[in-house]
Amino acid sequence: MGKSELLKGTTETLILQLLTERPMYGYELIQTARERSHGFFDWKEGALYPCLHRLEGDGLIAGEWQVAKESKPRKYYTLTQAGRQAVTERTGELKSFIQALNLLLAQA
Amino acid sequence: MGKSELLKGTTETLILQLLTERPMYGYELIQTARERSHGFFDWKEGALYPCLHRLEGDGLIAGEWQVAKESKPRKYYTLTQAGRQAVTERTGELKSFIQALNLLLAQA
DNA sequence: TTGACATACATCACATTGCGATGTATAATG
DNA sequence: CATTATACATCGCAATGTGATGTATGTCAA
Repeated sequence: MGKSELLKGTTETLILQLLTERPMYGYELIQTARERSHGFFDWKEGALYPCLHRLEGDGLIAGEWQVAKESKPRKYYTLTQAGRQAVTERTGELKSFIQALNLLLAQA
Repeated sequence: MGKSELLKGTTETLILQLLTERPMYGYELIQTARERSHGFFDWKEGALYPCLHRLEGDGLIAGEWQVAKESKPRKYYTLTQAGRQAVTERTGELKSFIQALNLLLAQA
């Protein structure tokens, strides 16, 4: 019943989408998604970090450690070439999904 | 990557939504969802029947066998009182979900 | 100074749910 | 007569989010 089941399958695509704007690190992705969605997407670390590792393993993003003096070490992720291609496909799927949902939610 | 992960969590709500129109049996729900969504929702029996049993176990729908002479026995499902209440809540969640998705998919 | 909290990474057991395979059985169709 | 559609059902498997837990540092107020 919880909405956690609804989130399944959306996290990877939304991460890719966010990374089209600029490189971001994990914690930053969590905060940005939460703010943009007015709190709806509140990714847990147990979901996000494995997700990032998966995307990196699939060659869609690349992580790079950056150590600044004022903050803790952060791992910034950037879209790869394959990643830029994947975003288009995946957001397309998501939009089809939304359209299909709307078709079934529309009162007959 | 497959869209099957996207479907997770939507099936129960969409079944309830369809049953607001009229009582339906399992096979009919599969066909109706497929037609309405232009093929996007193509529920498998291995997902649908357990889902119906779950909803019945939760007291949201009630199944009743109907044996006609021209067709095979069909199990028609009807929304219970609790079910009618649940539809509103769950479709509300789904719509919030869609809104949140659109917020993150909107190009900044 | 000390305790609490936010930041920032990570892993793991567990729960949920959809898929494919398989099974049973009847009706319709070529 | 064989194939396909109808109509129910169950089961092992795969995928993914949650909560708990761990480590470590920075910040801020009491």
